Amino acid sequence: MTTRPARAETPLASLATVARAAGVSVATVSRIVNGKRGRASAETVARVEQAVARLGYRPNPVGRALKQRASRVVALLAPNLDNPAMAAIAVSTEAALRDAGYVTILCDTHDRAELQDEYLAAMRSQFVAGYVMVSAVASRGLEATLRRGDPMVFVARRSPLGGGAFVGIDDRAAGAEAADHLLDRGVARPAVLMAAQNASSTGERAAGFIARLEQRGLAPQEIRRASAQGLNHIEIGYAAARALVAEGGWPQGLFCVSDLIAYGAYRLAREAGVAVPGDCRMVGVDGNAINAWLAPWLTSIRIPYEAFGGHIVAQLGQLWG
Amino acid sequence: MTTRPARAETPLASLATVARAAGVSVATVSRIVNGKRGRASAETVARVEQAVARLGYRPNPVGRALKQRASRVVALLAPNLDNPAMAAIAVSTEAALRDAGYVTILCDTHDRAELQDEYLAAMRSQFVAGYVMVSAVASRGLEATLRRGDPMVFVARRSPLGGGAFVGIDDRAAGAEAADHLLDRGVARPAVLMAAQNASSTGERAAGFIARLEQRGLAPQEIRRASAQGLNHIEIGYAAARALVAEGGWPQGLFCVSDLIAYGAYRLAREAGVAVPGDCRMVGVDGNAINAWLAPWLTSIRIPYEAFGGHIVAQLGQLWG
DNA sequence: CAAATTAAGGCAAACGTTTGCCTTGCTTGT
DNA sequence: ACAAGCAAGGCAAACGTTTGCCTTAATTTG
Repeated sequence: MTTRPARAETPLASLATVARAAGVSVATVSRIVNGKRGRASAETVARVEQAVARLGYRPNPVGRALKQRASRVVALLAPNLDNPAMAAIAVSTEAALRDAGYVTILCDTHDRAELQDEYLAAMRSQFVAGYVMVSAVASRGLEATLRRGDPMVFVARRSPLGGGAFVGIDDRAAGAEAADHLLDRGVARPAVLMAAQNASSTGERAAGFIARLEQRGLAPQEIRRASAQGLNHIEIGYAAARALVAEGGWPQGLFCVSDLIAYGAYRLAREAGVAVPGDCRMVGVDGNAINAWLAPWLTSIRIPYEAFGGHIVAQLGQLWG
Repeated sequence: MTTRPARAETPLASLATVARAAGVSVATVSRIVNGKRGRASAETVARVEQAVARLGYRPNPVGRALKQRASRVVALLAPNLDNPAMAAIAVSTEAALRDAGYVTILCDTHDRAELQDEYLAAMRSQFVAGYVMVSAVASRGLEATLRRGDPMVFVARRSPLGGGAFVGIDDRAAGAEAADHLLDRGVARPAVLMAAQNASSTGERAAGFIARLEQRGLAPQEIRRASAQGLNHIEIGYAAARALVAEGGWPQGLFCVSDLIAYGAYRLAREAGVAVPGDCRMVGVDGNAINAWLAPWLTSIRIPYEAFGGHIVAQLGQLWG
């Protein structure tokens, strides 16, 4: 083999470049690189493939997208990526999409409907192949995209407008599991901490928790709960814990609908000299990897975020099918 | 399961659509939406703008990219986004780029040169406007991209091949600051924990730390250090701490070149019943937001990641300028 | 009043693909 | 021998933009 290494200052090779080098037309090159069989002689195929290799040709995704009105790009819309759980989802999705031959465009919606809409519109005009909506909020653009039937997978939180594919856990079951955990360890009256404006997923967890508590004999008014509002679940946890404690002191057990909320509650416990889990058991949801290192005091219901990516592309695959 | 709704109700409006609606040519519409002044009468402009509004026309970035061989997309290449520091950089970069009218393509290189190269090639054929390289590794594709002079900003770690714009902190100074902090609090012989294969940034921190220690009177052989290798800084921290302690017991003060390493070291301390900071002071670098909640025992030299995004687009702006 | 300038806007050629249709030979079947 | 079939591959029209150049008419200048 005497092929020289490709020179670095080589401008991008196009179909036309390859066609000229191989002495054929662009149509033929296009068909060959796309594996359209039976349209060219073995000799021509070999000549073209050599030219492709020598020139380092790669099909241009922009030209292709324009022609086909479809690209190998998938939009990933998520609120605040600084949440470790969101980051875990993003990582796993990006990897799975990459393995499937797609690139990921990352959009941070900050949980704001208008930003979500702007991104949806921008992504549509990029001819993205699909949308991965992590904890989507209701919005006009979302409705339009769904109505149009564009491939869309909702993650962690179901579609606020109904319909659509979904990847996530059974949040009610997670809440129930937390209830069992605390009751089984002798906590008579566990409390729950949540965010004020309920995302459906964490709301379901709280509901599942409360339902199981009632099922196991607690009266509704016995179940202590507190919430707070804000952007950040950590601060919500801190504020909600403060509200809870102000009303009835520290509970023996506390269900936090997310790990971040547990972190916030933990800070208050530390400041108050309350031992965790000695004085107050805490159960969170997410199973953040960092817990093993920084939050050994926390029992967390693990969500297999690292496996979400695979399920997401499987769902997208079905929609593309 | 999922019923698929009817497709394609609102086709995207193109220049041609608008032109037809306004009774002018596509050239005129193009010039007007691009604000080319003096090429159309006020009346025509008004008519076109009305049509644009009515049809909800948005210039198609794909057509535009193909024509201009340039897009409003910026590639963000980073190793493992599950590192909170990386996530913080990604968040701030994405926001700043968005404000500047760009969208971000996210690429997780897993610190592997061949993946970095593959992404660089894929991004080039997307006609990206620039590259943001977080902790880039040396690779052939990187060299080619630099030689070509494509706009590229290195973040956190300087270009492994020299040259290029940089956004980051003075890592030597950060290390020196950690040394001062520990010495000033009466730690006679602080130790340092780092990764085995040194990324230049953390390597610089360690070097700055050691230099300051020597400068303030410690002999080189008095300075205890340990390292470990692995993918994850947390596990590196745990392993390195174990190595350090095995050799000479727990130090009174420990500089960890990243917060994650400190988290790892902390776990060992906890397991060994060593109080932090009571028995062993720890200093990290990063200032992860989560420290205030989960790691109050840690003193961390804060890196203003949330401000990196702004600096990155400023640097890109200069390169585009 | 003729010539020159300017304003307003259309034409058409790219950019890199894909693909329906056409052409040109050559091989068959009858 | 002649039509039919097939293999191999080129032509050209899209997809949505941008932009250099052209045309027309109106206005200014000499």
